[in-house]
Amino acid sequence: MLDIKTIKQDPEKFKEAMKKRNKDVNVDEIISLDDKRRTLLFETEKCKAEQNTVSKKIPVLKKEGQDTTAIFAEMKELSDKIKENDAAIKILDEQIKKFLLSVPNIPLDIVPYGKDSDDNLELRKFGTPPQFDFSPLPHWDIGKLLNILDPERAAKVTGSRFHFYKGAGARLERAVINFFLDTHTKNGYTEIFPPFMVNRKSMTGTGQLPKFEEDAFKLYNPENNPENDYFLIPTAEVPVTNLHADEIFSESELPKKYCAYSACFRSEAGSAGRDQRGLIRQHQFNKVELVKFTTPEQGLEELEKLTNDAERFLQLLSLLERFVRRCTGDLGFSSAETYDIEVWMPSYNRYVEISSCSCFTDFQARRANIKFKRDAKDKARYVYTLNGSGVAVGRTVAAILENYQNKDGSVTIPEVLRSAMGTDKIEK
RNA sequence: GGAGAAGUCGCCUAGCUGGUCGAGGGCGCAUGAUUGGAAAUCAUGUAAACGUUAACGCGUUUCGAGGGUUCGAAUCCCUCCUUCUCCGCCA
Repeated sequence: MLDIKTIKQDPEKFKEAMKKRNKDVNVDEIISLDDKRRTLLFETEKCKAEQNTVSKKIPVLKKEGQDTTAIFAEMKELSDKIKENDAAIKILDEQIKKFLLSVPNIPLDIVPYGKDSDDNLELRKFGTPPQFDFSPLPHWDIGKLLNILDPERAAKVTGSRFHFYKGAGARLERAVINFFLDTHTKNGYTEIFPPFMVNRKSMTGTGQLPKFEEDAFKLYNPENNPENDYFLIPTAEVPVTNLHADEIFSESELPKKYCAYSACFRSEAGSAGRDQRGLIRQHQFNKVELVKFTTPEQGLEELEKLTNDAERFLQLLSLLERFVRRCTGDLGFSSAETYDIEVWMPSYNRYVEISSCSCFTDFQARRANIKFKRDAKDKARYVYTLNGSGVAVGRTVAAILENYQNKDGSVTIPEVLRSAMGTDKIEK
């Protein structure tokens, strides 16, 4: 959420930023709503001040035995006016809040202008493409051949875009999760195992709601009223960022660094027909997420570090990767700046996103009300929140299967995973 | 799921026969005094948001959340949320 003040201060700059995102926003309307609200609020506060002053005098007057009938009649009128105004202000508040919650974050100046992911800026590459003296198979064929992935039975049991992992496949998924978490905790991230369901407030806090409700899986919560339905988390970012909602850090606690494994659930609304086979686009997938809370000064440097912490895995797994900066048109709703790490997928003959690392500036912090103080006397300021995948597990497994496949149909296990796998090869 | 109790300023707690209560006390924290330094002691201060002001300050709101009664609500009424205790069920 943006501060209405920053919008009002320089509406043209705000309009420009929205244009870069290909968003059309009615700025004049929101400014006029806010002006109305301010006028009414000022007037009502004066009324309340009077009400308070008179109310304080009443017990004194009563003690003196004076007649208060006339005053009560007068105050009744004032009270009615206050109630009326309060109701009007509430409606304006709701309209303004609804508007602000639907406005995306302002991209940082460093973010290049672009329409969509084709305009993302490649910053660097690592590794060399694997050389095959045979025609490599896509990972879903490898999974079938080795009997380690079973989407057909998952379709029977649940539906499309779900998978059973079996045997060495299941073990590989688990080994990758542990490898990621172990590495992050060694690098100073505190491990979190979060709830996989969250409430509406949390989904709003990180920016998934109110605009993208159709992307989430919603659950009826029988113990609550209908207003408080649960949502399956689309990423651990949601519970872990909201872990500190409505809290105030002291500056010495920052940056605060967390890593969390979770299953992630996405409806993939609007991507019918895309990446239908394999592990790339599932309704349920595993991910290890990194989340940081920082001061505004630390934000950008911590994003670099976070990205390095994610990127390291691709190097440890000797996978070919590409590092890009997302353009304005491809930037997520809450993000001010995003790096994507992409891994080479031989079957697709292109790079596939395996991690997305973003700085949200104070956008999420405003929504979730997360602040810090520089010292005991300082006023509370909003933190910056950052997060990034460290990294997507299913896509890592897919990349390993494809990049490490052998002519005989077996898959070599990357060095760093061998002890966890108890083998150096998956064979038929 | 059944029965009961409770949610107050970072923490603990007073207030709950409606009015000088945005709220007393203790702990914690900050500043100062004392000390060679510390502990202890003493003094002063101690939330957030919004508005207003050059600033000191002043105003409004917030006693789990929302609504109601009233001239006026932490205090009365209703709904919801959360926590605790006992019983039942359960990985």
